[in-house]
Amino acid sequence: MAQNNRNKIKKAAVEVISKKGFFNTRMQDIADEANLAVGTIYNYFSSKDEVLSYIFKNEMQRRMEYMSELKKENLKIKEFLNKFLTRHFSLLAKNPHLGRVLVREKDFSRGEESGKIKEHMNSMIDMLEMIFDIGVKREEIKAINTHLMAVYFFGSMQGIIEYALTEPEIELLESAPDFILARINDIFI
Amino acid sequence: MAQNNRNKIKKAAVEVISKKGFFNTRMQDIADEANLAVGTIYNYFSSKDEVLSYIFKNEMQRRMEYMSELKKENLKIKEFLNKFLTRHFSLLAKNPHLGRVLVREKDFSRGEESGKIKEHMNSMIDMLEMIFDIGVKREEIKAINTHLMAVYFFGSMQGIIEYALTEPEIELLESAPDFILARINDIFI
Amino acid sequence: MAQNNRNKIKKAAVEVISKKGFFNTRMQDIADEANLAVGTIYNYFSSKDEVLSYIFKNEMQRRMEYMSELKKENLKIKEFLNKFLTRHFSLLAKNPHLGRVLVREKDFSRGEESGKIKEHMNSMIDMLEMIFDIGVKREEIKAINTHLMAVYFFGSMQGIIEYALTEPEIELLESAPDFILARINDIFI
Amino acid sequence: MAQNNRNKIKKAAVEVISKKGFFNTRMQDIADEANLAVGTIYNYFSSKDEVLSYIFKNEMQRRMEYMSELKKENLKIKEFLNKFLTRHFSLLAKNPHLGRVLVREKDFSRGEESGKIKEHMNSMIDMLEMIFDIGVKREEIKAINTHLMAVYFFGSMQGIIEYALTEPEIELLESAPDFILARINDIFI
DNA sequence: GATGAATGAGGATTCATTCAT
DNA sequence: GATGAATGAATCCTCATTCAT
Repeated sequence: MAQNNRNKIKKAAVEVISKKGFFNTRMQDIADEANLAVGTIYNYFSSKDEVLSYIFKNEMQRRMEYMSELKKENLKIKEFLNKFLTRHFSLLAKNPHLGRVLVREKDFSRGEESGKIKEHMNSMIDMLEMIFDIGVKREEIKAINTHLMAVYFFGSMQGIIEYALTEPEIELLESAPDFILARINDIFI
Repeated sequence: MAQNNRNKIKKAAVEVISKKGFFNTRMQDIADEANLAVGTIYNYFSSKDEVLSYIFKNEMQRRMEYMSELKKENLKIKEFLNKFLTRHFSLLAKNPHLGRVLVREKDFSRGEESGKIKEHMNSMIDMLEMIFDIGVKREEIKAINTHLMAVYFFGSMQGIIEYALTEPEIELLESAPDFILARINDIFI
Repeated sequence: MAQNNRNKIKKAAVEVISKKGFFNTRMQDIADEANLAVGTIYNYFSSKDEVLSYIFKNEMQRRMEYMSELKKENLKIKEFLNKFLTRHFSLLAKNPHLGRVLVREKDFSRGEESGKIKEHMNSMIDMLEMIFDIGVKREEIKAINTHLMAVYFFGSMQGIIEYALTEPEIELLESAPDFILARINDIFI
Repeated sequence: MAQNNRNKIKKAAVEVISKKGFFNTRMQDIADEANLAVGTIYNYFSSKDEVLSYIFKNEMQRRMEYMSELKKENLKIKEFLNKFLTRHFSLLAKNPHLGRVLVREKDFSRGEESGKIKEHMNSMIDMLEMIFDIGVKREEIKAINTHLMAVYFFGSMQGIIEYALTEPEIELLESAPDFILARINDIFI
């Protein structure tokens, strides 16, 4: 129930933050969008910053969970990345508001919550690095710098998403997974 | 002389915005850093937004100019990209404050000036696309989607810069150019 | 039963108001201390102000009743004052929280209830004045300004209590009755 | 000049706080009374609490300075107290707003500034204690508990002021000095 | 051209009170 | 009678911008 309300607020927040940016969004805007009183938001979140932080936490967790599940399937790394990219991009194509928030508002920079967002993002990069490491160990992937590879891979994803959703040129999201995989094809043995 | 003062202010702004983020930076902070009075800034910039916008305009212009010069040298595309990447990353390694601002503050989103920043960034992507197009025409590059390629290329650059400067792991910037080029080696004929 | 709950709430209110001051105490704080829900408080009190008002009303009434009883004993005025002071100070020494509230929160000033508190306090001053008047009539006390005397007497009591409980130097409360009586010894014939 | 503005704000604050109480006074009220913008107050005070704290600091300092001067005159203690009381009460009779604030708002209780106010008040009690100590040493005063005496003396002053200004019965302030001195006449040798 | 005090609109947050369960 | 989630008015404080000196 409480979880329910948190998600209702999260959804409203994504909607308005996507349009106006985090700093230009007032708590009143979020409340209006959620059909709630401002005070009610504070029954579920301790601050405006925490609302944003929760969006990242929640979404990154979903992706981490999906990756964890994929890992259990013991796929080839290439297949793993393909599935992950396809899903990630198609989710964002369906929910561009969310995508815009995830790529543009990670740096709102202030106090604690800002650091948490960075951690959520980095945990995805760490996960990717781990995947590449597995690939190297399994001799599916050449002996590259997997740390830099993860940063590079994540950066190219984010870059395409940002451009696609901001211009917007949403159809880019469809061709993106294949394109990205083709680009890194050289690392596979 | 006026140009001189604009740059003095720009430099101060980069310094403080890098540390606190644009929205958490007050005009007073910039004035303090520049050893000027707040009022003085308004003799050179019409608003806080314009200060940020100018940072992007100025820096993107320098890069565009550098690319224009490179173009005259009639290099192979691969060499062109190599030179550009090397210079861009080494400049940012020397001025990490600037780098942080360029990758993190592009989306402050409000009114006119926000749009201008997007344009400055996109003009770089357009330039890259043009370079890839030339490569295709010259048959140095395969017949790929050059638009997506430019977005991808730019995104991966930004991703590495952001990570490298934010963590920070500045040494990543050194290996980045070679790494990026190796990754896209497949597009060259 | 209802009276029971009112006193439970009163006790909790005294506890928290003593520590944080009336304006910094939230109804939630009182509810927590009383192990009740906020809503429940409103079944017994019409407002936050009324809670405070009740504390004064209740405590002042007790003291008035004690004085009324003492009056029936037909003691010498000096003895009367001695008994009253001893009791008042010893009660507060045992319940410093209450003392702090009684001396510090009388002036929260707003609307009706504020006026009521003033009345409760003044009724004690009036009672004291009446006592002094009786003393004068009985020729136990010189012909002084009994009104000013009552104000003076009450003020010195409050001053010592406030200092003793706030510093705190609770042991002051023990020597206070004798000290006060010694000070006004001159008024007795 | 800055000092000037601080005092302008102080005066306005005394006026409105006297009428509505500190917690019911908004910064806007003070600004209106001072014919200034709210923001301007914050150029001179860091917070609402500091405004109140300054009132106490400033007024207590004046009284301390007056007492220091009196001390140089090397008067008999009785004469000293007489002069001090007369001046203090007459100042408050002329500026009842100030008096009301000084006796009623000392306990607003929050964080740092609250503690400072207590210190300002206690410094006056300490000064009085020192005076009584001198009296004892000079054998003008009997060997009483000078600490308790100072607390008692201060309390009775405050009590009369509060009653006189709150009722109001301002004429009480006129007879108060003589009355108080008569009451403590017994301590003089 | 430089200054920095004054301005006041704007927004996050709090909390007494209500009322459906 | 008890509960506690929902409400939204109220208020402190910030800070971009102006303008008289």
